[in-house]
Amino acid sequence: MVSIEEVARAAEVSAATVSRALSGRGHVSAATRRRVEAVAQELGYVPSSAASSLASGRTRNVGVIVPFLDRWYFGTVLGGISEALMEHGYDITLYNVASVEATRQRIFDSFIHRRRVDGVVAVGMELDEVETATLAGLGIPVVAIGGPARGLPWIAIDDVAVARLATEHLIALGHRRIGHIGGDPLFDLDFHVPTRRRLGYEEALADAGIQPDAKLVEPGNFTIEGGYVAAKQLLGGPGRSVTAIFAGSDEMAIGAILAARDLGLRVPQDLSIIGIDGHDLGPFFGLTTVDQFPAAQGRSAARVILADLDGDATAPGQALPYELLVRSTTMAVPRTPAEPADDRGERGRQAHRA
Amino acid sequence: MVSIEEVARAAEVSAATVSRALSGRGHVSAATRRRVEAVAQELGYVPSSAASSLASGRTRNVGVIVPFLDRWYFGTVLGGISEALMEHGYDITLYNVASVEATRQRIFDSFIHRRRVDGVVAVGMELDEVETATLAGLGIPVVAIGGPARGLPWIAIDDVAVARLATEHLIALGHRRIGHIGGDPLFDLDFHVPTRRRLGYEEALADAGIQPDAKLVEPGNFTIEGGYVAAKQLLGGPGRSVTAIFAGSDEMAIGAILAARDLGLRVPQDLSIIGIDGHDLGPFFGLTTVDQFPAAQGRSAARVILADLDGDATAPGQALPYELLVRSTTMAVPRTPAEPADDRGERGRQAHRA
DNA sequence: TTGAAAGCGCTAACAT
DNA sequence: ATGTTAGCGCTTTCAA
Repeated sequence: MVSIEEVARAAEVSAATVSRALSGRGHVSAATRRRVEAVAQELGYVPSSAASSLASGRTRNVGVIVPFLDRWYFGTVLGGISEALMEHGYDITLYNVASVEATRQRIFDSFIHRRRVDGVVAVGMELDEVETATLAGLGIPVVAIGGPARGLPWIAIDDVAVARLATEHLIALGHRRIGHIGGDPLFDLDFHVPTRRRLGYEEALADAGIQPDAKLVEPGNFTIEGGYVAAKQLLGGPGRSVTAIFAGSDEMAIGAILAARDLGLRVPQDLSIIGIDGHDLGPFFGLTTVDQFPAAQGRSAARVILADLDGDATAPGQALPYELLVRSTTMAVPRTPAEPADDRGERGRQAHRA
Repeated sequence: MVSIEEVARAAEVSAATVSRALSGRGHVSAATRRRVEAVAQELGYVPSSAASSLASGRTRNVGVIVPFLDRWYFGTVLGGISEALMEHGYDITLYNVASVEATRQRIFDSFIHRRRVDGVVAVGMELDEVETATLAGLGIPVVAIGGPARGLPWIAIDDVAVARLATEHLIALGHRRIGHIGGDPLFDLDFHVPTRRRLGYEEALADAGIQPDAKLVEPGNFTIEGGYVAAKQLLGGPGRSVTAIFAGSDEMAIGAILAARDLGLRVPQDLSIIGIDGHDLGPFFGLTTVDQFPAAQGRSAARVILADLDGDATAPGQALPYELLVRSTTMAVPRTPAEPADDRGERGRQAHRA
């Protein structure tokens, strides 16, 4: 292994100068810098990160904690984080908080290994008080995606507003019997996201003078399969028939599309469906959705960490943009003499930045 | 930050003893060990990984390189790696070789940062010679998943055999016009996996005396959407009609199912479909598939690294198990007087371990 | 602008 | 079984 000493010798300068020349910290004459760079390159010198970390206290590494690795949203967010971090020369240390409680415990204990990372981002997790305190007590930049998290800087869309927008789109198309597929109230790994989305749905209904009906709400577990089952319930029960469904995620919305097909219902003629996410598969299914730009969320989180590391104080929280994408799973409810649709002007795009 | 010195002082032993007591290396009396552990716990001592790495040369960190983060297979494999590694106290440093060439370059250069990781696993990537040499030259355990990779230890299923098995299942059910959806020959990010699967398909046909027909093979890009488009081509063209489709991945198979439905074909009555993977969504669609246990692949790779780190030499290559899972997207081709099906005994499970 | 020197916190011989 | 003693390879004052 080529050490800094060897480079110093070959370039006829001190190790300190090599360090300065290569890292960009401190002043080095242009000529010296060039010479050092050339020698380093030639010798194939690469600094030892351990030595560098030990001496400087910086690791150029940020930890990322995720609850799932095999779900589209998390993978996509992780990709965004990775991209932005890598651009700035940072590595990412991945912690998958699988389902195992012991692992989770272990990770948070292991994070006490100060100095292992320069910052941490937690994606879409409901952190308990101890965990929050652990992270906050690390003395390094921390940001939660999918927040707001109590006591931690966060980055998130306004889930209530997003759900409201989705529901209002349906209402504007004349729908009044609108079902909702959300999360399983028992399974609460995330930031109450399902609850907040349901809230937005109910608010939109209330604003339109529609009485929320608990029978029109089904849990879908944020999976395609869950959405399928939930939609069948919503569409099958006597007296529950809906003309539109607002699913809390695109994957559940896709499940609903499949369920409608199996039931012989045409989408959107017989049933309008809207989701939330901006899933890859959205265009394929023609799915109307509210895009939350997951990759951008990841990039933003990375930038918050990076900025904080550069001394730019973090805002305690930051609301992210989202955008209604009207495709072909939603349409105006058929006009009937008894019930004229009063507004169909919602077509097109509607961007929000907060 | 609590240092080893402070613990040593409080426990009235030397720093070396603390190190030995806590790491398990070297001999320490049970009494001393207990005392040191208690003190360390009480003081909240956690070793500095940088200092430890610098002194020992071990990082307790393994690098994982993946080409995608938002695809089910890769996320699942990554989860398996993460799980096994974490169990043994190793962290994972994630490198996402997105599409950007510059990033890819950067990652392989950055890996020259010896000592950053104790080992590396590359998942499902076609590595060029320079990259292979870079990894091999790291002087640390390396394993490629999805191999065989030339010049690198690998872990993989026998893609030819898997494809053969899938195709033979169809043949055993009496199908003779069997279409295949594979990869895009131009897009070759992986280990020629698509090519090897196509090979297995062709071998199986040949063995059954069926003449392979290039018109029955379509690229599907390993996505649902690609599978959909490919299936439509396969099913739509005059004179190309098939009674079964073997898709090179479950996602393409799902796309094919959707395409068949849109075409008004019943699966499996009018069209049998089989995939490869063991995808999460398989049970939902009743998809017959050859499970390749992606999470287990990740775990195996991690174990290879771990074993190598423990001094157990790695086998140059290791073939992984797979299993035919017959569900409900495949059935015997309807008997006709002219063409009797001769074997329908393939139902059930068929496990393979290599 | 550059160099000298003092660590960063730990581990691993080598002694005892 | 435990302590002593050198570093691991780099960064960073402090001087010059």
